[in-house]
Formats: sequence, structure tokens, C-alpha cells
Amino acid sequence: MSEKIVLIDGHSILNRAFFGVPDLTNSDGLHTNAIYGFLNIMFKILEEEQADYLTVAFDVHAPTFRHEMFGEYKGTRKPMADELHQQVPVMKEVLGAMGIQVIEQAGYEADDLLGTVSKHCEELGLDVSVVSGDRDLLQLATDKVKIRIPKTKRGTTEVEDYYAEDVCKRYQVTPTQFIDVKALMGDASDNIPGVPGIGEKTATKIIVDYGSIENAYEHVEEIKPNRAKEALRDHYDMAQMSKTLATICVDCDVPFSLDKAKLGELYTPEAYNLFKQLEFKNMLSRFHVEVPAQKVEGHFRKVTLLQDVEEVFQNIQKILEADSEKKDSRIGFVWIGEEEPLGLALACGDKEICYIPAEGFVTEEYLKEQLGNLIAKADAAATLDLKSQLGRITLTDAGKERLFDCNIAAYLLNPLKDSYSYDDLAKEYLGLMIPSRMDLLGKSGWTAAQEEKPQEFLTCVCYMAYTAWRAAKELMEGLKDTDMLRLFQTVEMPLVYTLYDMEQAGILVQSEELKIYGEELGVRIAQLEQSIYQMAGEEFNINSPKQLGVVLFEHLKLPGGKKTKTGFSTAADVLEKLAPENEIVSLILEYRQLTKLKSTYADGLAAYIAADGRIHSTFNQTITATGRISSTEPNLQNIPIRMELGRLIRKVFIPAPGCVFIDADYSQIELRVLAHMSEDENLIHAYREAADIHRMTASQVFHTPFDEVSPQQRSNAKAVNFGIVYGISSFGLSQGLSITRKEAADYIGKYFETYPGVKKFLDNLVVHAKEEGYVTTMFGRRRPVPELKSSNFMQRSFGERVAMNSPIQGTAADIIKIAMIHVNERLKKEKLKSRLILQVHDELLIEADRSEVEEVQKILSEEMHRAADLSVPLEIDMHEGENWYEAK
DNA sequence: TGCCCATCT
DNA sequence: GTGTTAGATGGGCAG
Repeated sequence: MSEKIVLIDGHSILNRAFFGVPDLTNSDGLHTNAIYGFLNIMFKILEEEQADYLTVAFDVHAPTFRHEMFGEYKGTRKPMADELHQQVPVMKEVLGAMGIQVIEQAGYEADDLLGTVSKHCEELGLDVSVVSGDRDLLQLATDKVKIRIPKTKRGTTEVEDYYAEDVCKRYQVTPTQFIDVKALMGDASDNIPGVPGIGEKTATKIIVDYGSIENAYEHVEEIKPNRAKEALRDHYDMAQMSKTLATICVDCDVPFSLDKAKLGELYTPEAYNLFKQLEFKNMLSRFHVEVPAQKVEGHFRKVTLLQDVEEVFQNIQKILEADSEKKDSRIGFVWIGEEEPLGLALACGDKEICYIPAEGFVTEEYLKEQLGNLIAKADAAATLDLKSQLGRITLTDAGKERLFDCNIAAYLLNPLKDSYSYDDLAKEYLGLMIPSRMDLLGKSGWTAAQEEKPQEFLTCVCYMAYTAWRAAKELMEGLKDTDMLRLFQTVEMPLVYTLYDMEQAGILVQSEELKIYGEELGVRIAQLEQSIYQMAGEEFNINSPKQLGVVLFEHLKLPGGKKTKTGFSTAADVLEKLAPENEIVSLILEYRQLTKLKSTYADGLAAYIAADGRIHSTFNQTITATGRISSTEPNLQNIPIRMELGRLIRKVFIPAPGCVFIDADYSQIELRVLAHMSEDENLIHAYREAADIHRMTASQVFHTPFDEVSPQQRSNAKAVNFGIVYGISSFGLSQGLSITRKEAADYIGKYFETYPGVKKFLDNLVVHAKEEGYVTTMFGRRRPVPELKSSNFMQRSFGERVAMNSPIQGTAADIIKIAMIHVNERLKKEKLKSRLILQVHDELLIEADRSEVEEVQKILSEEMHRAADLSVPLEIDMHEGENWYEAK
């Protein structure tokens, strides 16, 4: 059997991988998706082929012989996205580290190198596989040379293979004739001009009939479609030129060496280090070297017998005592289990790492008590997600101060991550590549995993405790280095308990009323549906933007063209402008609103009512980029209020018997924060003097006496006020206010003239963000702004808006967090029955016992006011009601 | 899964 | 000259 060589078209496969693999970035901010995809394709093919030799060819950025021939020739590669471009040198480095030959040659494209090497190797008697995403390479196919075109479909890579005969089958022409076809039809992406008016079909037919461009020209008068005949006759020169351009050179001067192409050990230590740096975790298993993490795995153990468990606790106590001299005694712990705890994972040092099932004599109560003792003794007790553990920890006030939530610390250090799983923390803060829960257990729940995959289960839970133990120290250092320790200790950690209390409390819902509300919506929806079908003259799925677009813009021929990538835009603002054209439009808008109300709110909320008649939402503390909290399952932070029909839903949220709702919200907190942070004298003055800030703004910006400001002026000023906070453009403002862009620009200009301090402040934020790479809130919370480094205008502009908005939104978030912690603590300390139950960004909702209303109002007012000391007053609006509708 | 559209501050 | 207001969650559709 002959030996085999694989030749890879480097740029082409990188390019394919770049677009086929979702964006990946390592901790250094380096994009890695193209490299990752390339390696996946390469490994797959090497395994399939069992090849003996491998070489990768790249293009060089230099003019080629094609440029000399044809001045307008721009090269076969389009300008590369920056995110891809930066991956090319790294890719070459990775290949180098694996001992893989990389060839490139000025004056030629990779295609030509591949053609030449492929022919050379075929002559040497080797089997050749050429891997490329580019079908031009098909011209190289013979019965010994196979062209392989990988396609990424749903995450998996499939490869199309072409020997010469496969090309004939698929394209009806031989590989050589394939060049002629391409020359005739042209190729815009390759800048091959082609012959005008001849497309793929005609080109193929001509070459099938005549064999080549030259022969076709000899018989040009016979060519069938008249159009094609004339085209070829008039543009024969061009066709010949294109043919030369499209022909891959097979005898160029190539720096190729068969010796160097010989495959050796790919998995070298150098490659290992690079893979680790690139964070290609699941590729590391290909390496046969011992990873440091495996050492610690040797100490993972499951402890079941009471006697052994007692020994473990004694041992940990000893370790803690020894470490306490250094003020660095620390445990890592994680309760495992969903509803009912299965057991406790513990770590104290590199050697004492174990999992203790709660079964037999080792009861949950016993474990709780022992854990409590450890927490009391250690300087720090670290876990991954404290809120989820609080139900299983006996807390003392002293214990509270020792608890350390690794996820929250990691969130403060980088709030942009979408996951803070233990394997992410280990990678980021410990430099350890360890298997994730998904890697070990797949989608199994804890209970199933413990039974079915005991070994992997043990590995997983021990890694969790170990990561918590070890990362806590690094995270603590990180918080100190970034000046966020105080924020962590006085805001984020205490907030864990507040949110836990709120989740436990939940909010009472009148499920019957909710059901009736949903049914009423259903009736109206059915009516609307019929009317819409009738007016459209057909039945279709109104909730499908695609179908709706076709009905509105094609069948009913309403004006307004394409807007989205996939078709017509049918967003509310587009449809509102169309409302006068056809009555159906407003019915559709109403239909949309009602189906939203029914599916998300009426039916959606009903599904979350627990046995106690209350909805217990989850408040997430590590989700948003700015420091706000978020609410899920269900989201209680987006309950309708603007439209009356939707607002009615709030009537089903009621206080418990004997209670009343008290709702307090900060008045324009973000604008006040802006006034304070910018130190703009005029804006501060405006807030100190006027109750109505929008009117005051209108008065100052439009140079109109305060009492003569028209409603229009006030509402415009209000829009500008909001826009400024978000970094709006004149275009955006003009859209929002239905005014010309010029007028909008004028408003913004006047605003900044009136409040020059604001302008300066916002500009400085962007400058600071560009220099430091992040922005901060008043309380030191950071948000990185990597978009500012992008070469893409849009991304960069986004970064600028982020730099302007995040400190404002984030400071407001800090303030209400502080307020809610103190409100909750005072309710508890004063032994009140009233409970804080919701936070909606600038609003707190309390279920207050009727006997405590006055005291609760006092607490809310005091704590919300004193949460921050601003140079403008912090004002709050407070309402009382028998349900959430009334209390707002 | 990604897109579109709705909802909130 | 680009596209053009920050931060979220969730339902439904289409491939």
C-alpha cells in the first residue's frame, strides 16, 4: 500500500472554521474559534486517513503572478476580519509546536503551492488528500489525488470527497474542464471576471458540448443560446484571461520537503503549553503527559462510615488549627443535591478532599452541625454559590463574615462571563484545566449520577469543593488588587442573604383571578384572530414574523421594504407607521400584545405558583454586566405597567392576609447619579431647585422661563435626558421624537452647552475606558469594555456607549443594593413581620403587616435616602395598596 | 439554536 | 462611510 500525504489549505480552512465555530475567547482576550475549528478538522482527517505526511500551505500577503497579469486582480481572499487575522500567526505557532511543516511563498497563492506539491507527490507514488474549503481546488483531482471539502453541520464536521470521477459525476465536467467552466461563469469572490451573461448552467453546457473555451470559440457560431454566443464572441479575450487566472499553477518554486512533512509526535510539551494557553481543554486529553490536576485527583475519596467521617472532621480541625497561625485557615465546601441534599463535599488543603454522603448514621443534621463547627473555626469558608447553600448552613453572625462566595467574587472581577462554573474558576484563577460537570456527568442530575457514574460523580463534587477552597485565596487577592474588596464585603456578600430571604418569602398570587384573566384574553385573541384572517383573506400564523411579513408586504402590498436579515421587519414601531394604511395593522399589534400577555404572563406565571400559593422567583446576582440583579423563573422585573390591560395583571399580586403592600421607588436615580458624578453645577442646581427635572431641563436647554415650558418641550427634554444616559446619537433621538436628525443634533448640542460638566464627564469616561480597559462605579464596581479595542466601527461605538452608561447604571444598582440590604436587616433586627419581597431596579416592594405600616415606611425612607451621599437629593416615591397595581 | 418580538427599568 | 439608546427574560417560530 502506498504512503499517504495530507495537504491543507491553511487560510481556507481557518476561514471556514472562523465562520463555522461560535466565537471563543481565552482569558487573554484572544479569539480562538478559528484555530479550534481548524484543529478539529485536522485531527479528524488525520485519524481517518492514517496519513504518513502532512503539510499546511498559507498565502503570503504579497502580489502574485496573477497581479502582474491582471491589474484589477485583487487576490482570492477577501479582507479578513480582524478577529480572524489575529489568529493566523497563532495558528502557525501551534502547527510549528506540533512539528507540522508550514509552507508559504511570496508570489504564489496557497492554491498554487498545493497544486505543485500535490502533483509532485503523486509522481512520487503517494496517495494525496488536499483539504480545502474552496471548490477551485477540484481542478487538482485525479484518481490518486483526492480533494476533501469539510462542511460544518450542526457542530459536527462532514467531509465531501472528490476524486476525478466524482468531479465528473457532480459537475458533468472533468477536473481540467472545471477551470474552463469557472472562467466562463466568473467568480466574484475570487475576482475572476468571467463572461458577462453566462452563469453556471450555460457555462457547464458549453464546456460539456465543446470540451474547452478554445474549442467553443472555434465553433462559436453554433453555440445555442444567442445571448451566450454573442457574449463569448465579444468577450473571448476576457474568457482566456480568466482561464489563466483560475488555473492553479502546478510547477512553481515551492519550499516543500517530504522529509519535513513526515509526521512525528504531534503532542509535544510545547504544543501542550500552547493548547493550555488557548484553553482548548478537551483537546488536552490527547496529550500523554501528566497534568498537575491529576495529582490532586488522587486524594479524592468518598467517606461513608460514621467513624471515618468523624476522623475527617477531626483532621480538618487540626489542619485549620495549624493554618490559623498564618491567619489563613480555610475550608471549601459544597452541599450536593437538588431538593434534598445527597451529601457534602469538603476540601481543606491539597490532600484532604472528600465527599460525605448523608446516609445511615451520617445524617444531614449531623453534617450540618459539623460543617457549622468548621465554619466557626476557619478564617474563611468558601463555596461556589452561597445562596443555594444557605438552607443547609447553621449561621451565626460571626459565621456570616467568614463565608466566601467564589462565584460572586469572580463575577466582580469579570462581570462579562456567562458562566462561573468550577472548571471556569479553576482555569481562570488556578491555571488548572479540569473536566466540567458536563464533561463528567453529561446531563444527568445529581441523584442519577451518584448511582450510575459513582467515579465521575466523586471526581466532580470533589473538584467543586477543592476549587472553592483553592480559588477563594486567589479571588480574595484579585479583589484587593482591584479595590473591590470593600464592595464585595459590604454589598455583594450581605446581599446574598437579602436575596435568599426574598426568594424564600415569595409573593402571593390570586391564582383564580389570574386564570380568569387568561381566559378573557383567550376570548379576545380568538376574535382578533378571526378578524385578521378575514381582512387578510387568508389564514396564517400571525405569530410568525416571516408569514406575517409575506401577508402584509406581498399579499396586501403595504409600503415598507426589508429591514431584517431574514426578511421584512414587523416590529411594533414599523407597524405603527403602517396603521393608517390598513386597519389590519392595529389589530395585529393588539393581537401581539394579547398573546404576549397570555403566554408569558397569564399562563406563564400560573405555572410558577407553588404549593403555598406564592411565586418564588430566583434573583441572580452574577448575570448583568453593570451590577444590576436579574430575576428568572419567572422574571418578576418585567411585569406590565405601561398599557392598562397589561397593568391589570398586577392586581393578582397581593399581600398576605393582614398585610398591605408598600412600594417605594427612587425618582430618576440615574439622572441624579449623573448629576453627582459629573459634578455639573447646572444639573446639580437644577435638582436642588426644581421638583420637575424634565421641565427644568427644558427651561434651561430651550432658554424658556420655567413656567412657560410647553408640554412638548418638556417631553422632548425628557427624551434627551434619557438618551444622554444611554449615549444616544442624533439619529436615535430623531427616531424616538419623530423629528429631523438636524433638530435632534441641535437638542443634544444645546443640552451639552447647558450642562458642559456632563459632556466633559462622559468624554472622560470614554478616555479612561480606552486607557484602562474598564470603567468603574462610585462604589468601585468595574466593567471591562473590550469593545473599545475592536477594529469594527460599530463595535467601538457600542463600547463608547457602554463606557458612558455603565458607571451610571451600575452606581444606581449599587445604591439600591445597599438600600435593600439595610432595609431587610432592619426589618429583621426590629423583629417586624414585614418582609422585603421584590426589587425592580429602582423599586422595592414590601409586604407589610398592617400594624407595622408606619415603621416600614420610616425604614424604607431612611435606608433608601442614606444608601448614598450624593450632591443632589435622593428622592423616593412611596405608595401603599391592597395589590401591586394599587401600590405603584 | 438563533432570530424576532414582546415586556420591564 | 459604516448603523445608529443602556441593562435584562421569555415565548414562539424555523431550520
